[in-house]
Amino acid sequence: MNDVSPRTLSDQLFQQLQKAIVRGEIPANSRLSEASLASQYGVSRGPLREAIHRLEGRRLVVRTPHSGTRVVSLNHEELIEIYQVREVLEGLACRLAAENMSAEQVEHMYSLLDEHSQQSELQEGRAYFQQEGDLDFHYRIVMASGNRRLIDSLCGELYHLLRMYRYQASTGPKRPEKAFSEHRQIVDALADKDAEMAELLMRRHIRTARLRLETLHRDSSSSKDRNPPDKNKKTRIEKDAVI
Amino acid sequence: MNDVSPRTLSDQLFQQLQKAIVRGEIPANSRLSEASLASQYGVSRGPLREAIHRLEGRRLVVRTPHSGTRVVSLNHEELIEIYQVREVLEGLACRLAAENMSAEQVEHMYSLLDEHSQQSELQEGRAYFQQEGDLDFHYRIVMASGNRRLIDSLCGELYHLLRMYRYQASTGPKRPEKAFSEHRQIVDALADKDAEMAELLMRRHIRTARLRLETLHRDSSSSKDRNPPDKNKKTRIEKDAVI
DNA sequence: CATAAACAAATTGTCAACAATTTATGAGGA
DNA sequence: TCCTCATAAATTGTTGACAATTTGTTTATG
Repeated sequence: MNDVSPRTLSDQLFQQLQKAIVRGEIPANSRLSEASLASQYGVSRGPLREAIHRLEGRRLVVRTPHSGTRVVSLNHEELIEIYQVREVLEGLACRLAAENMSAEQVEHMYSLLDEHSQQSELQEGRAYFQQEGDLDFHYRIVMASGNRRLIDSLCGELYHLLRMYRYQASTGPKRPEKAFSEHRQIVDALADKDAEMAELLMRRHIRTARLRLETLHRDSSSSKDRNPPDKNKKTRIEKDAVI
Repeated sequence: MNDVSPRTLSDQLFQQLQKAIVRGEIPANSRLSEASLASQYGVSRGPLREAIHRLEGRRLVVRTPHSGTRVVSLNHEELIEIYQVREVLEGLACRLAAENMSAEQVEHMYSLLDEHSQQSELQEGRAYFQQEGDLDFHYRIVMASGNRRLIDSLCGELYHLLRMYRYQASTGPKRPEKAFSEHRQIVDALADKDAEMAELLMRRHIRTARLRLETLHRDSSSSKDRNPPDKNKKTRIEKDAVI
């Protein structure tokens, strides 16, 4: 039914590159060489450049004229800005999900919670799978909103950035447990079809993560006064910089 | 200081086309012919196609493989989805603006209100300039938010769509007056630096417009039962369809 | 007359060569 | 040793030609 493979090379390349970037297979801030990518995918530079420009429109890559294009990479301020936007967008998604979700879908969310809690018990303190689970949780709610624009914005643009920086949000004492209970509250609101409450809880859930990021950044940048004025380059958060 | 003209043809074309689309100089749903555009701008098809792909990433145009690309055009459901997103994004923008705006900026908003009220008195009932003023009002608040991602999303993507369909929101008895008083309330909240109130008022302001669109659509589609099943083509809202 | 197949025209997609710019390299001098 | 300038290499930007696909027209056929 659905065309699984687009008819043009440009579209295929866009799809593959987007997937690779969102999944983190192409790391943040890495450079995209047109020549090597073209030979790697067995195409000429024409359609490859078209795909890159489309990615640029999606803000997954940043291009510098005559110099090259790199996978987008965020400094602290940009990360905070994204969290601000994400707070209201996912709040909306959660409200719409509460209105639209079927009983089966809600039941599925509960079983998802159970899975995550088991994983959490098994690998105490180890955050990786739990973070994947966290993304899964948010992902499903966004998809259930039924708003295509919302889905595209969050899943095709913002989430890859969060995946890059996912390490940070769940640091701190007992944060995983708290986040988990917040998830449960949210699903309860979904089950009650309490749209306002669902939006409120999701916003608070994400706002908490943002505030944690902000304090974390303040502490690390005030205590140790590293980062000497590095010419024009802004300080960029390194992947897996914290734990 | 700022590079006013990008160094590559591709970037220049993207900028010009985006401006033309956002301003409505290239009407919605119109087809972009590569050959004619290329000769019009005096460039080859290469960089033009790159610009078009970037516009596609921005969702200002829709491309159909081997067929062509058209300026994006929305049906009712898509318009509603945009209003849902816009409600929360502008709510956020208004909250941030309340936190960040200087006294001078707030004063400027008040003088903007005065201008609009005078125009409103002069051309009673005539909506065009007032709608421009409405866009101007929202535009300034978004810019004052200081969140670049928010600014890009709203000003570079959503607003052009609203401009296309701006006729609709202000129909109805005494709607302009009500909208104007809502604007004043919002500016008052900005002056008080009451961020929560500012967000609340802006969200309600936009939600009102959305609900009006929905009832308007329900009425027009239920009373007259036109639009017979037109094969695969969804019903698209024509520009200036209503008044 | 309507419909369908076959052909022709126009448009988009892809490629490889060439031009322009940036980045790397190295020689020369203070 | 460090800096500057000139040169070479590598990379990106642009173009025109060619291939593939869609669209429009004509013609044959029921």
